[in-house]
Amino acid sequence: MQHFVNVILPIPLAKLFTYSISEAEATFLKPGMRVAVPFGKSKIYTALVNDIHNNAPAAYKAKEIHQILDDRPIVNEIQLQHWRWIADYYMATLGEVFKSAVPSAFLLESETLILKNHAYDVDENTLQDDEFLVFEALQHQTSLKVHEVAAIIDKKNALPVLNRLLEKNAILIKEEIFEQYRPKLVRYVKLGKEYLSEDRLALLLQDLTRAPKQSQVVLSLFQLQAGNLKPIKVDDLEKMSGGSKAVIKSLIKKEILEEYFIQTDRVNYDEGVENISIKALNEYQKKAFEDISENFEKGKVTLLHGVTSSGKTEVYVKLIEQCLRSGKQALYLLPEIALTTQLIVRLQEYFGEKVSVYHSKYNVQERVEVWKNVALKKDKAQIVIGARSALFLPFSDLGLIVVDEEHESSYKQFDPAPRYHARDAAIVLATLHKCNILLGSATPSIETYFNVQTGKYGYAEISRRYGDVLLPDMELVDLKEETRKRKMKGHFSERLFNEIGETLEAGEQVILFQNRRGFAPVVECTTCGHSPQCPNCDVSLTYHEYKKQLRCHYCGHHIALPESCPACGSQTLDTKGFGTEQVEKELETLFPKAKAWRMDLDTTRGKFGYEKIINAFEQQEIDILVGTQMLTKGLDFRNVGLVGIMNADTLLYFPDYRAHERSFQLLTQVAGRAGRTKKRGKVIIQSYNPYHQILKQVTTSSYEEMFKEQLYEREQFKYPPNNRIIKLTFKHKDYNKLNEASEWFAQALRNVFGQGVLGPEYPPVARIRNQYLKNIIIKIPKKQSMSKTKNSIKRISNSFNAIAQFQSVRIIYNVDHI
DNA sequence: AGCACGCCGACT
DNA sequence: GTCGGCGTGCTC
Repeated sequence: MQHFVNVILPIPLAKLFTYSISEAEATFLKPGMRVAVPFGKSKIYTALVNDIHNNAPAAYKAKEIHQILDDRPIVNEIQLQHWRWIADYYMATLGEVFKSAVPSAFLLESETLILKNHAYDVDENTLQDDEFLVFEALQHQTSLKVHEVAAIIDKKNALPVLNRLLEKNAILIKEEIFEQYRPKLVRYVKLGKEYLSEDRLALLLQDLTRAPKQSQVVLSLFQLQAGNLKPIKVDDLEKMSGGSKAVIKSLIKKEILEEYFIQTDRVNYDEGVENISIKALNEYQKKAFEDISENFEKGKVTLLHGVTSSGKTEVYVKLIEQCLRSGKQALYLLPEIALTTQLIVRLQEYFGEKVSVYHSKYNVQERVEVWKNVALKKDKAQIVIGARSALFLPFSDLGLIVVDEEHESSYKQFDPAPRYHARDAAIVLATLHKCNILLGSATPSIETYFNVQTGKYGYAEISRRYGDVLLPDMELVDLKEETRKRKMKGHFSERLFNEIGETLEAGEQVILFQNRRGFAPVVECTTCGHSPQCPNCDVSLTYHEYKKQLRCHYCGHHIALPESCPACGSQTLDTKGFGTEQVEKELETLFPKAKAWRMDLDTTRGKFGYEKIINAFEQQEIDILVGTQMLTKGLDFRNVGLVGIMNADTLLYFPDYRAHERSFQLLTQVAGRAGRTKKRGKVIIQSYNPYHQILKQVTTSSYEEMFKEQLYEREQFKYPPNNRIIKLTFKHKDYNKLNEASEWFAQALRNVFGQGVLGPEYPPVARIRNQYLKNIIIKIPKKQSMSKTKNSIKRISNSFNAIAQFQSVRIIYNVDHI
């Protein structure tokens, strides 16, 4: 009988691929194991086994697999089900889910290596110039990669040359797979076998009298060994003895010392952390905890709605503790930006070694380790705290999922498919595991709160701040009025300026919030009004002070700041609008004694960029912190007396049906940074439109009112939660073709869905990286089936692709687009 | 998505 | 004449 596997390849193709396998392989392989398979002319890819069967494909001859990469599945059955749901719901392929779900170190790809053909003597005279260059290079190097060959002969495409060399039998070609994951090895030493007896040792020390350094090293080794039975690290020995690497090396060479390696985990946390016993909950937290437990018993997804700094984390901790006691795993999801060391340390204080962290700033190797620890259900990964991708870890026995800051829109994956919402995908995962799931927020999303109102989700609430600290005192400042009265100092109103002064005087810290989104510092010529544009995208370049550069946020294109206007030549270029940099600069002149610092994408690069700033602020080395959205999440500072919002309008008038909801959330969260200890904090919101409903609702903390109003508006305009939306983005470099294609598609959609189809319309930035963009939005009423709708879209898409001229137009599907 | 194949204009 | 540009079609 013949045997076959269907595998998932990490490419955006909506089907599985079938390979033939031997009988032995068929019994060995299990779904979820990786195999390396040949794909296309020469490449080898990593694929994942989906199923094993005996049905020979009729239309083609299946290739054989190249090799098996695992001895046990790296992905379990629950995960595969979860993947299928994500692929289906978010209109992505299984391959795309595979690719984004596993650490990239699992996805080996082959690389073509070029070797010299030793079995054949080539007459060098028969080689052309470029062929000879490659041949020559192979005399010195055992192998070359294709791109290295391209560099040697200085051509973009090296393949013709390689083909000719291959014909002349001068070279050989080999496909090599590189294992990206290497276990981390630590070097240890012990005394050589020869010297284990007492007398040999005495002799040795005698021998070494003329080598004091070496003798010192050996003596130090004894000292270290005397202390405990643990193996001795080379590093420790070096430090202890004061000997150099060279000394140890020569001892190893003389076989007096013997070196060996032990595999170790990269991800280790400071062992010094004391296990702090879990704090008792106050009466409000306790009530919330009980309500949650009650809902969990009914199997309900539950929302914990707690005002800022009400101590939601303690409730989570209690729930996690309960989950651990039942021996199950717990997953704590956070938006990327809220994953701070502050929080991680806090959890480690409670749960010590049982906490693992998983997010994008961790490198591939570290991620593989967490993955393996979760798969083996190790103690040290019983609790995982991570960003949205932590959903994909190979949990086998999940007891609890916490989705903190549930309302955060960054839970929705945006760029590469699958464009999933981590909160919703987590709910599905919880169903698959039959485990509890808690959503937490101070400002729940309209969707979630709606589900609470309709009884679909359970609800628990904490309406008091921890320690009964009052919510901050919020004040609106009318920028129009201030400007008219000429009371503005740069971007600071008199009120804000005075408050900052007083706060600093009182020895407290200040946080200033400047939302940069859609309001970046643009350079403009005051003579002709021209502002430099990106050549590849339809946006103005933004000015970056620290490098005196103009940059494009979309494609990364950058130029030096021109001296004069590129359009009219006059030297009257000026910066318009303001970002965090400018606020920081103004502070220097307004408050020369205060130390101001900036926290945004530019200053938080690198693994610890973020932590450095937060630590400095915590240690009160910084008086004023100016920042973007990053400031809103998960930070807990003790000494902040004042929060200033530089300009609330940029948030409110964002062209998006969620702008109001988001403004409410963002402003409430930023305001929550003020006054977290005994003293009541102060918040000043500057706006040109202080009578705006949302601003009023923020200052009076009227979540309910905001919810009702927003729900009404969403209903009027057929937006979620009662309706669902799917956004289609069309992408092509040819403007006219894009228009034709998107119009065709929209018409086809309208024939099926009628009024529910909006567009096609250009997005605010209509061209990115030389590709034009156009959007169609489909609104799906509650009574209309989501899966039928998607099937119709797919049918239309198939007809669309059958039209030759449209084939090159890319379509991006975004289900539940935010 | 890659990547090969194939056809056409711009240079050695 | 080749080089490399991009459009087209396929991948078990």
